[in-house]
Amino acid sequence: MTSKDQMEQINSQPSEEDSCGESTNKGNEDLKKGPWTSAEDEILVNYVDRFGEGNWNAVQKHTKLRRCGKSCRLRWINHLRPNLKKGAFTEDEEQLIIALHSKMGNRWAQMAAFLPGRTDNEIKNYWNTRKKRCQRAGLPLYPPNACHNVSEENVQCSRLSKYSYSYDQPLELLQGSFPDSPDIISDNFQTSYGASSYAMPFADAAGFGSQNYSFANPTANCVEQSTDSEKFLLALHGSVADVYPTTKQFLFQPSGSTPRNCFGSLHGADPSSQSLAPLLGAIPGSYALLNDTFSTYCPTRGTAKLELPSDQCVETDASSRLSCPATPVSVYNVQSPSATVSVQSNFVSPWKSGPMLRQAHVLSDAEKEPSEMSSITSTIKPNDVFECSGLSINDMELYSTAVADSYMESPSALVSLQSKCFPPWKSSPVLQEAHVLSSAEKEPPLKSSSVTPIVKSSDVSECSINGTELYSSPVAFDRYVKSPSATIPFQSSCVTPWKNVPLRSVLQEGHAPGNSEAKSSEKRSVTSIMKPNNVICSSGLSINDREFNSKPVVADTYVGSPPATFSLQSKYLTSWKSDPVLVEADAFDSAEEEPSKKFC
DNA sequence: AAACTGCTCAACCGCGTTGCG
DNA sequence: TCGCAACGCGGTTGAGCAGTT
Repeated sequence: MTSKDQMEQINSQPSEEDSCGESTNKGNEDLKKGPWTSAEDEILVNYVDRFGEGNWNAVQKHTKLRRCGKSCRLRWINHLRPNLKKGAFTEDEEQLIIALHSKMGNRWAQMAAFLPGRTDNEIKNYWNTRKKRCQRAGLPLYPPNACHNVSEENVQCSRLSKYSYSYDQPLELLQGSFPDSPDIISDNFQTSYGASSYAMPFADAAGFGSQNYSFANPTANCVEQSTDSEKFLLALHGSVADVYPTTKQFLFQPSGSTPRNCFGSLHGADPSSQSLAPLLGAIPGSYALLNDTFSTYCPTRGTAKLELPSDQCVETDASSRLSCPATPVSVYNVQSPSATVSVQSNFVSPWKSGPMLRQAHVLSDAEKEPSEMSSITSTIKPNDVFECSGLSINDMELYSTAVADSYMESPSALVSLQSKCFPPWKSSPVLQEAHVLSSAEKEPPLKSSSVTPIVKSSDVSECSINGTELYSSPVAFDRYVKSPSATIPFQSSCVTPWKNVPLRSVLQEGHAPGNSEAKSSEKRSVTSIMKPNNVICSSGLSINDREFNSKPVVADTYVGSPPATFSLQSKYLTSWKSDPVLVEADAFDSAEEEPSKKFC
């Protein structure tokens, strides 16, 4: 019997109860509450091994566990699932939590997406403790001069009324931006951007020293910056290297967001390296949190609704524009240095939550109308950062920043970049020029990879290196590949401290659905050159808007020599196959110095 | 040593959301 | 369109532990 069959069998069984919280108590008198025992844990782990996550209410039916589904889910998520990080928060994590909370409010689950291996419950507990401690000590939760702390009532208010903002906060903060988060992505909101900075001298019990958090928003300044990109980069670098020599780079993508490249903490990166600039400018929906410099991109899309974080004010100027970040650009079909190339840009449209790039690809395969396709025609240089702005779609203007991640034949070729947007209601493309922000940097050679993947709806993968080192949330595929020989350009974006170019990986060795070998779990592996602090995000295909879900993955094992390879294994849950599905990642042959610090 | 206090954290609870028939 | 079930999230609770009196 396949796991799918097993699950169907489970599902076919009549449900006798609701979860414990809403339980009608029909026959649930024997459900246990309270702390879990190791025996119960073992039962639950065995159940998940066999049937996979989900169907929590079925646990009780198929095991001797007398726990409600809700309790099982919580136990698994908070304690039993692999790659959970135990122990106290590190200083970095604490700072990140505070920074995230200042931007997101009490959205613990979203914050957890930025902290691999940490649960929302942990973060929530930490924050509540911190809040209590600060209140008792008379210390502000946030930097005193930020002047934007809001009461819990405001937090609630902002949550209840997405249009209820307070305006008594400094403009700098109003112009601060949200980190991209799943909820924010799904929520349409509107804000205005502006490069801003303010001093945030932390002096609280959490160990903050005096620090400056500057909120630079390249998107808002795209025109200005793009006309003088070097100035922008210099300023960026200066703020990092000159002022804060111990800067750490954080680039995040929440796990629950739509599939775009994710980045985690980058330690050991040379702050003065120009490679940072494209990163800072290139990550859609991400924000760069430097130890002392906190840069954000505010991804917005769709009609204007904004769920404010607890202490965030947003200018609600009707003229403010929606901004839409883009993901790194993939370059295809480079014909000549000056020739036109087809670039696929992961724009996120207001009418689709998934990146246009992938949707376009899929739609193209399906021979559907290119209504949601966004293409950029350009001649570009590797690592160039593009500010693609002004894709006005139905009163919503899309902004984006993109980085080319493929080396073009002539690194010195200068380009003009045009975006073509094909909204559903337009028959002709909208052309938009973009700006090249940085000079060329030659991309290291990539190892070729071959793939023959088969992925299926509801497939879930988890990444790990040597079983433990990587932390990621499941990546779900939502679409069958039509034949075993089909190729799914599953992209595992790895941002190394020495490169701002994502590694690319693809699924390999697929099996057709319905295979009798089907079992509940599979493994696939990614072979790539990795170093500690490499951050990987499995940002695979999104075919139906939002099925992909991944967290940044941090590799904390140094591979002996830079060009070495290692096996990145992902637990891959499918219903038709038991053998590992291999994923081979493109690997860089670069031999940069080893990062000096570990992040995880 | 006992009582008290504060803290941490696991677990529960209620509600909102989503998916599906 | 509606109702239901499952899931997910944020708020709350309380047990257990450590430190202090």
